[in-house]
Amino acid sequence: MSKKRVTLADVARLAGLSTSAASMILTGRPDTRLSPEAHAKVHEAAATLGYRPNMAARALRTDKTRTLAFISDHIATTRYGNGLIRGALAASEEAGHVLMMLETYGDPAHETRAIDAAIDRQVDGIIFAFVRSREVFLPSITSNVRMVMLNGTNRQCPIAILPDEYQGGCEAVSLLADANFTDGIVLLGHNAEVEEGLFRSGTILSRLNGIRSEMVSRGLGFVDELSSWNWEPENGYKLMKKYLKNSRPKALLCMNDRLAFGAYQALSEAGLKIPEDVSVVSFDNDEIAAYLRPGLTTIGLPHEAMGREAVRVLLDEKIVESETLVAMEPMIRGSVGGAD
Amino acid sequence: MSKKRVTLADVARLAGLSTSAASMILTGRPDTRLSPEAHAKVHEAAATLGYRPNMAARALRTDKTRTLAFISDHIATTRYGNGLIRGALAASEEAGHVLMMLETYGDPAHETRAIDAAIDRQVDGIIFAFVRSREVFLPSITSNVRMVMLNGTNRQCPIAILPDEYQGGCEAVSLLADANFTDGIVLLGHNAEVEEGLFRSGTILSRLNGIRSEMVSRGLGFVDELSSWNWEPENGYKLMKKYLKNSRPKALLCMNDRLAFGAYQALSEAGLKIPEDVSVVSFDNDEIAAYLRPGLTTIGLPHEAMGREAVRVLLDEKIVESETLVAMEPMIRGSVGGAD
DNA sequence: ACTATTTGCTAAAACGTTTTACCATGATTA
DNA sequence: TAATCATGGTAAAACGTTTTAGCAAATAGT
Repeated sequence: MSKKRVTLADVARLAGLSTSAASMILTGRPDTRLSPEAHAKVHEAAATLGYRPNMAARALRTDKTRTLAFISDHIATTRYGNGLIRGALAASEEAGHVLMMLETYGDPAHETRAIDAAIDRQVDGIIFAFVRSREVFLPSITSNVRMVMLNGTNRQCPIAILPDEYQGGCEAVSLLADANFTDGIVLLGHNAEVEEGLFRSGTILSRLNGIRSEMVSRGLGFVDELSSWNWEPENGYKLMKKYLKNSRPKALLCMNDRLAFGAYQALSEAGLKIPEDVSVVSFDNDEIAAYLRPGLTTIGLPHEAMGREAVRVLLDEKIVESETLVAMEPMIRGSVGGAD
Repeated sequence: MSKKRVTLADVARLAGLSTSAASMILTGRPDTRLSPEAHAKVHEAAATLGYRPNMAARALRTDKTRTLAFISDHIATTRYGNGLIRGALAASEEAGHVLMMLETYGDPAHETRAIDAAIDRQVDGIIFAFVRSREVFLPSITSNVRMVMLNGTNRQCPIAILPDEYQGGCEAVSLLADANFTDGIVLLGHNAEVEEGLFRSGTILSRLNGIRSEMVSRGLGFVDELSSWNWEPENGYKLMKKYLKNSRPKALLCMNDRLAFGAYQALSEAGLKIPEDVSVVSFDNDEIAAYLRPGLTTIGLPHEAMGREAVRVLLDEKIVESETLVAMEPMIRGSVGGAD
């Protein structure tokens, strides 16, 4: 039953050469002086035997496994940042690498275990990925394995990939401005005065800065700003429900899609049509955004591109320090109409 | 800079013993005759040096990597079946294993590449996971690595984990029956006559069989059955929109949550309240189910449990053939009221 | 015609474990 | 007293590669 693995020695024997020769030929070493015939024989032998190199043995010798670790807090086990995995997976496959998934649940004990597990297995590099970009803790790492932070930053690790939230903020405002909205714009999810002094993560701050600076440079202002600490559908629904009792906004700029999702329901219950009565623009490009009717126009987090970028940077040994900002992608759907 | 890895030989040297002794002690071999002092010395040495075994070397010798491959068609890169990963990840961690993710996009070329990549890396087992359970193709595998099919079946692989769709179908009907619905129940997504002879996957057939047999044994019947090949929100919306022009159902049994999602919107636009006017029950426990207002009562696919079960079975070498049916889990939310 | 150089290849060490076989030494038994 | 056995350990082989150093034959240089 148990097929004996075919080894390099088998190939060499069949080809009538030494294992050294076989090794050099199969790994495609450049400056070797083996004859064309030798090459042919070895390749043929390898093909007929169906030879596959034993990566454990190779790893032992070369310290390279063509395996990367993807250590995330909540990425693999929730739907957030699924695109990160998609991108990372695709890019590693293209690079002939394989991804090892480890989840830490944001828990330090799990983090150390995950890191140990990865390093024990001699991974060529580690991607640390986080649901919400932020400055992040990490257990100190003794090994000098390559690392990149995906959607997060950490001073121990000088390579980071982040979404360009500032640019995203600008884009969102531009969308409304270009649709000729000049007033009646409500910001849903943040109020500058109310939240004075409260800490928002760096990435959210960038998003807000982008929004506010673009508003100013377009000569616009919000008619109202509705504050909410949590950006869940529930909050969007309640805030809008209450707000609609006395006001009729023309456009909603929602801090994320989940708030927008809640707002949709409140608007619908108030008999308001999107986009005829109210336009809505938002952030993240959550999966729900496409399901809503009409489709939600939103400035998408470029998760897939970020995932790809992470492995690209990780594999490029020349890069030793860099902070990459990946552009956010406006997803134009049906929720923004034109102002009168 | 580059810290030299601390090796077993270092530990042995510090402990004043041979590597053989150190190895035996650290791997916790049972029937060795090394003294308690030897044990103590080795453990201490290992601790002070921070020794971590080189798994490549160990794998080379023992052919065990404590690594499993999770090869899926679209699981890792979409939000479907995220629970499968969650369960598999948790279970492998508990078992001291690590998961290697590979995605095939349902494409045979990717499948062979993924399988090769996994086997090259000497994984201890492979989980093949699929978004929709079905009989599934696989490139023939020469290696005699352990395999399990997760949410799918294949004759080459006699171990499979599947959701108990039949039982799920029964549960859904029971939910309505127990709420005293006796008539006005509409089935959304399937019509026995219209779809006569059309092929649905085995798992969907089981779901339908469960539904229909429980209906019969409860003495119930559907007042209407609305056929739709694709079960997307769009379809649910359109079907219900049209149906509501002439009819007023009391309860909706939706074939999945996405249909239900569409139906919600149609009901809302028709001014019907859930659950006061219409009760809704559905299948899958998609993430949207919890977001809807009111929360959607649905018979959940037990993805997490299935994922756990997959690694449990994979790691239990005694099991050589088995088909596990994992019970579906009714998620009671607010969408089912009581019949008058 | 002898010494260098190139050509084409191989032997053997090394990577870090696990495991088998064996070796002292002292205690027990016959 | 000699043979046996238990005790506590070690030496060395093996796993399958990669890589360094080197060897013999052929070619080139003087």
